[in-house]
Amino acid sequence: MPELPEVETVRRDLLKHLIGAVFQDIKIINFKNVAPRAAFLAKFLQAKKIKDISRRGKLLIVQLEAVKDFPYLLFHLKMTGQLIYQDNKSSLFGGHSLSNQSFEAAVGGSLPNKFTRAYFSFKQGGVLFFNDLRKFGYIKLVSASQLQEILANNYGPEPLEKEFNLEYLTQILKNKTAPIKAVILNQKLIAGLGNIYADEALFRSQIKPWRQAKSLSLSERKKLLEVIREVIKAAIKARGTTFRNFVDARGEKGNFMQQLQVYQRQGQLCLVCGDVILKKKIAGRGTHYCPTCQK
DNA sequence: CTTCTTGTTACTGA
DNA sequence: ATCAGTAACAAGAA
Repeated sequence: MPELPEVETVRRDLLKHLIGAVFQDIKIINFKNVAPRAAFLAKFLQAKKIKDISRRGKLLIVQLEAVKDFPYLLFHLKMTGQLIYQDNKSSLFGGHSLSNQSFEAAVGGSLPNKFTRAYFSFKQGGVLFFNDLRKFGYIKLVSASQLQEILANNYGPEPLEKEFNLEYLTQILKNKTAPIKAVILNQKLIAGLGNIYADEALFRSQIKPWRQAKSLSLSERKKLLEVIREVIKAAIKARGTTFRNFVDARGEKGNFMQQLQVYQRQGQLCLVCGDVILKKKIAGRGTHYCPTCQK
């Protein structure tokens, strides 16, 4: 699933191609989560230039140049979204025979495919495809004040920035009876962790995911803070995790799968103690853990 | 056929 | 009012 490291990987890829790029044609296909209406969005974007691409948590923010009313184009990939950029030289529009192809097989195939919900061509040449099997993702054009409101109301500090420190972590865990996993998954408290990195961080800090947040000791909070930063950094370095269908903006898989210690390793042996990794549902999510290492 | 998958939000109940 | 837990969303895999 696209979490912070995956969205950051896509952002860095897109930056290389799209700064200064000018939108030409925009097509929205069988996709409801577009605001304002698809027809308006398509027309509005024509001839607009991309000034910058930033990120907050799992939200990708494309800033348009010299636009007063709606200067920000937001992309959220949710569970199965992909943003893939292809330049002129790649074989485009060869996907018409893919209607019966499975999604797994479609990863890396020609575009657009049956899961392409929108695409944007640029004056320079090149096309950006938004693919999304489950259609949970969204595209939203917003004003500066709307963006401020979205960020202020829904996104806590970035794990790699200094606002995410021991004092802050202590404060958000204080008095909370919810499981620690639920707290670190809450985007309003920490922006960017999802199921993969939450499980990995709790394993690496040797904390059972269902422990009440307020029960963490000072040394556990220190450790958790440190490993969240470590695992996010390492995952960005590895260009993210492809468990099912995440791909970067080049259409390629991430490499962090090889460094996963508990996620999707249920039934296999713990790399630290040799006990069997287990899986159960915590905070409504499949949760992987070592019954021996995590206290 | 049922069950599972997950990011986020809406809802429910305490 | 606040918090915690869960259903819903979509669509495919097992």
